Amino acid sequence: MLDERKRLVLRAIIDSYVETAEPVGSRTIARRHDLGVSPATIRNEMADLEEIGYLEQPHVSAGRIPSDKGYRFYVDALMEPHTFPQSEVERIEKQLLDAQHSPERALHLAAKLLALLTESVSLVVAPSSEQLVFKHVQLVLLEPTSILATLVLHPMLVKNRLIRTAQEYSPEEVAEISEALNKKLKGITYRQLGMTVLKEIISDFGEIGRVLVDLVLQGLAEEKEEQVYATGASNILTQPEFRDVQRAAALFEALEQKDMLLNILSGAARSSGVQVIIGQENTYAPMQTCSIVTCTYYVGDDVVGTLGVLGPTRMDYAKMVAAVDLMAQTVSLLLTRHHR
Amino acid sequence: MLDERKRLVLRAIIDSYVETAEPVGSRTIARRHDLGVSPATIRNEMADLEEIGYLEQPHVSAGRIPSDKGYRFYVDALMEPHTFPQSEVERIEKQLLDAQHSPERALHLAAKLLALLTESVSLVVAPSSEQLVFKHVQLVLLEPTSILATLVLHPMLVKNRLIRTAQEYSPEEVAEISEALNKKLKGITYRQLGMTVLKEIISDFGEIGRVLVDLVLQGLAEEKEEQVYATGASNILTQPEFRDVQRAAALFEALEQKDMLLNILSGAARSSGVQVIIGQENTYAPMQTCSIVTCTYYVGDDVVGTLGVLGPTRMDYAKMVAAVDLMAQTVSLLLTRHHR
DNA sequence: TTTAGCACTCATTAAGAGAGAGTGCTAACA
DNA sequence: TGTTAGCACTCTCTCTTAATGAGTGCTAAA
Repeated sequence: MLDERKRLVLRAIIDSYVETAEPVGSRTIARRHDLGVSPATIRNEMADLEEIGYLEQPHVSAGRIPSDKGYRFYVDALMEPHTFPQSEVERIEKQLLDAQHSPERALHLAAKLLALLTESVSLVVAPSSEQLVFKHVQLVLLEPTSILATLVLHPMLVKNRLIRTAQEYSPEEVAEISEALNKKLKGITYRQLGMTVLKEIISDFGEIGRVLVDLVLQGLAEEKEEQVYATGASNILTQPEFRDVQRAAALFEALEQKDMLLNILSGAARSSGVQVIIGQENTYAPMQTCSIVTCTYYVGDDVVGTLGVLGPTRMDYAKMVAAVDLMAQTVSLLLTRHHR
Repeated sequence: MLDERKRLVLRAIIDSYVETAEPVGSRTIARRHDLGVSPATIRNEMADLEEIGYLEQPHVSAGRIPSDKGYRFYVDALMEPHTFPQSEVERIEKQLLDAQHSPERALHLAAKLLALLTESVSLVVAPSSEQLVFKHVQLVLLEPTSILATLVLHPMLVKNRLIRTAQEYSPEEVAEISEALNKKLKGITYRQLGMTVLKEIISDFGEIGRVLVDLVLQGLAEEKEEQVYATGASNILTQPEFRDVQRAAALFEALEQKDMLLNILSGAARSSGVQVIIGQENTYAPMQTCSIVTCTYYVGDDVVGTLGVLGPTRMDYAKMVAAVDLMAQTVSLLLTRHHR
């Protein structure tokens, strides 16, 4: 589409703007990247690039800045893959893989490392229990009216809850119910657990059954809140685009809308590999000055979640893509290994 | 100490400054609170209050603003207790008490409600397992080399972890170990679990014992990260004291220093009732433009944690104190009831 | 097709002039 | 003796104006 020189100019402008956050003028380009042409020639190229919609001019006597469309072209066709130094990669893998973290903790740690590595906000969607399979259900009587219920979900969640009952139970009764429940649920996914199965549980297991069903339903509803989280928000405050506190506040508020984040991230999760959502491509207004880079992660061959970073549209896309990819791979490895 | 009129003037200044964030002049006071005296008289009082150190002047031709010392006097001797409308109190209690949340979730929810109620950052220190007592230990063999370990701690935590072993175990072996462990640990606090007990576990229970001890030690180390959290940071960005992003960034960074928060909050937890730390009273520099209001919460008669709010020193102390108190009471009630 | 030259635009900065808020001090008053 | 009116003074804030300079688009020549 674009001839070679236009590509070079566009790349030079984006690289420079990403670094300095200042509109880029023709002289700057000519001086810093020697393309062997004069500023005037570059001006002509810039005018063309603006006409196609890849560049914008904040005002007539300023330099150019990339448009969302410009960034899109950069991401799709222009940027060179970023590689982290081997030592950096090893450091991260070591921190994540060596420690014997529980999966939940490991994800939190991954979010932190990603935020640190990219100096921006990291986003994680943890596996939802909806798509997980019951592996083991266990009820233990602690006291006559106090029961500990433990759910092991495949491939990676353990949940438990203390239940109080009005009725008193004996250890044998509870053990029996526990076993029966196990038979009924084993191998089913959380989502398949339709109303019929729930009703069966209620009718078969009396009070315990009722309480359990309550907990399951309520657990699913609550889960969304915890399922997605953002870390490292303070990083982004140092970016010049947030020198205006209003905008920072708006973004921070948006980051607390978990359901919106979930929508954005699970939308991106439909395709595989690293996804980039640039500025206005995002349908949520408060995010339209930001870009999001995401990637799904796996347990074995199953997609179980998404992680990514969020920053101003003026971000180092190559680095972000590399970081998100690295982290997704590492997390997948970790979870798969954990689950064997 | 202070005569009545000085107290009225100081209170008027603080109330006005808290509301408007603007230095308060003598005319404003005279006009808005009719003390029956002229601005000139108030000016004299203000000069006296400044001399004692309760007020400061940003520059010679501005009004006065309260100093930390002034706020301290206000909190200790001047402010009138704030009461929330009954409907508000009920709404909060309903949300917290009605739902069947797990204790961890309930605390998170309480943090959110507190942040919402006070429109500032809420801080929570969750119970540390260090001070909790082993109530029940349970090992279940899921697969020959995969064991689910569950720890029930009194009064309020349940932890669990999937363990992989190299050696294969039979259900009977595991059940036996589980029971033996139970005997050994029941009634001990996490903290009392000294090296001798740990060594016994390792020698008595072979590989499982080793893995368990590893998990326990590592769990304690990790815990601090999760034990304290801050919610509602975005609220504070709308405050005029953070119009300068630099300061906001510094504070946000501070909020991520979990160990510092833990120090501050557990320092305050030593006294009972609602504690107020004003500005420079805090030894941590990045917090010295902020005040913290905290209160401990209970399970039964045991202090198990602390919660509070953080905002600029220019905060509505009466309201904050009332909110923190309300929330601490409600959380205590909830946890105590949950634990019965 | 490229480039030098030039007129033009517009943000940014600095300096200066008022305006306005608020003070402290003095002297008069109750 | 405490209170108040009057007044000079200080300092921030805002508005205006002018100068600076970065950067452009266009034209014409190479």
